[in-house]
Amino acid sequence: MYQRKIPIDYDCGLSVAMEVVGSKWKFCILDEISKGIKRPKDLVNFISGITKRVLQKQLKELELHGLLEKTIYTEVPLRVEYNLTTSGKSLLPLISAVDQWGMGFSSQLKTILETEA
Amino acid sequence: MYQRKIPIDYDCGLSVAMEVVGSKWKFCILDEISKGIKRPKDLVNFISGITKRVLQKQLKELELHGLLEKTIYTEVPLRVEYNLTTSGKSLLPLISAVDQWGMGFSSQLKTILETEA
DNA sequence: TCCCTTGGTGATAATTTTATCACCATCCAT
DNA sequence: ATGGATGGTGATAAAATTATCACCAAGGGA
Repeated sequence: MYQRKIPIDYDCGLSVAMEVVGSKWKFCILDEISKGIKRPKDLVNFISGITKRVLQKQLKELELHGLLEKTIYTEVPLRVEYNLTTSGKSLLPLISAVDQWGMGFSSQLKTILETEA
Repeated sequence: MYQRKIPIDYDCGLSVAMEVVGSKWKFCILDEISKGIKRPKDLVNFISGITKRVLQKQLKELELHGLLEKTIYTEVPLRVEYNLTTSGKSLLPLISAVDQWGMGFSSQLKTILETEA
C-alpha cells in the first residue's frame, strides 16, 4: 500500500487492489458504512481508534476512487452521508472473507506473538 | 498495516488480517510461492521491483506468523525453499479474489487517476 | 453576539514501512 | 587462495502513512 514513487501496475490485480483499499482503516470504514453507519460523526464513534482527521482523508480517497459517493443534505445541523457505490458494494464479499479469515487466524497469531515475547 | 505502538485488536478480524498480510509484497510473495516459485533467488527474479533485502524480511515475517515454512536442503549450492503452511494455503482463495477484484477495477482506477491529473 | 453541532482542511510531527548498501557465511570448483 | 553462487543480516536512508492540533465555515438557538 505504498506506491506513489513506484507507480501502480495496472496489469496486476493485487497492485490495483492495494492502491485502493490497502490502508489501515479502509476496510473498516467500508464495513461500517455497509452496516448503515454513514455519517462522519457516527463513523468516528463506531470505529475505535480512528480520529476525525484521518477518517476525513480516507473518506475522501474512497470517494475519489469511486467506492463511496457523498450526499449532502442541507438540513440543520448539516448532514452528510457516504454510501457505497456499485464498486464499493462489490468489495463487501471480499471484506467479509478477509474479516472471517482474520477471526479464524486470531488465536494462532496471538499464540505466536506471545510465545516469542 | 501499522500497528506496533497501536496494538493489534485480536477481536477484529480485519485488524488481525492486516497485521499478517497487510503489506506491499506479501500477497505477491504468497501468490508466487503457490505457483511453485519457492526459492529466494527465484522469487527476487519473478517479483518485479522487490529487492533481495526486502524479500528476506517479508519471508521471515511470513514464516514467523506461520504462513510459510522454510526447508533447507544441504545441497550445493545451498538450496532453501519456502512452502505454504495450512494457514498459508487457506489464504489462497482470498488472494485470488483480491487479485480478480483488482483486475476488474483496474480500468476504472486508471480512468479516475488519469482524469484528475 | 456567543455558543453548539456538524463537516472540513492545513501544517506538522510521529510511526511505520520500504529501499539501499555493504558485508558475512558456506560449499565447491578452478 | 580465489572466485562464484546462494542465503542471510545490520545500519541507515528514504518514502509513505497515520496521528495531532489548531483552525475555519454554515446555520440556528439562547
